[in-house]
Amino acid sequence: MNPEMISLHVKEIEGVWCGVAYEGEKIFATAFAFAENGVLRSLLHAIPFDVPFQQLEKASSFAERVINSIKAIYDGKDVRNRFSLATEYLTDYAKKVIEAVVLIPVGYVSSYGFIAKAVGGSPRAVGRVMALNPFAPIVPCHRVVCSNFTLGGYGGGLNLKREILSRERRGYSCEKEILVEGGKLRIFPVEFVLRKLEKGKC
DNA sequence: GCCATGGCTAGTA
DNA sequence: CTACTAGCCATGG
Repeated sequence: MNPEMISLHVKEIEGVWCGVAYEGEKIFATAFAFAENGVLRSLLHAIPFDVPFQQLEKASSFAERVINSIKAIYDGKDVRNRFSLATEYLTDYAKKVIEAVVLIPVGYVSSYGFIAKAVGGSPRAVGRVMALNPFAPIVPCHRVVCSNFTLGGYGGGLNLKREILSRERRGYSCEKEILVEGGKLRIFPVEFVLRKLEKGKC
């Protein structure tokens, strides 16, 4: 069932631009970046072409809650708000990857390759799905990095990826396995990534 | 240890 | 079908 009209809400909170495309209580896309343009571009890219959209002066309370959650995620908080996401526009493979990625908890990361091992496909295919993820950072693609614990890519810019990950530090030290649909996914303390970044700086 | 290169890979537009 | 990738691994300097 296609939406009648998608509304956009974009707002800056403490230097971070957060945005949501929604209808009623359903999210069609979320985005965030250090610039307003980037947010709008991501949102517009994600919504279906044949649906009209509008940018309202006054956002719904639902949109406000989503925006606040995005900012909370940026701040490294463990946000468990379960919003309804319009995943019906994704391919079956993208759905599988995204279902696995949402299970990576705060304080941990996994890699493109390990996700491919868990759900099938190849590391590059997982990277492709992450690049097209319409629901950043609610679907925490920032927790997916390269197998050697370098950052990999990020649509909102690598600075943004670095910033969130540094806020998600929880002091864990051991890798773990979590169960996802299709298999077991190896996850690693975000410290592995942060340590490598600091070494490069000195 | 780091960086560059090439082969391999599978999903997307 | 083709031409892309937010990758990975082995190798060599």
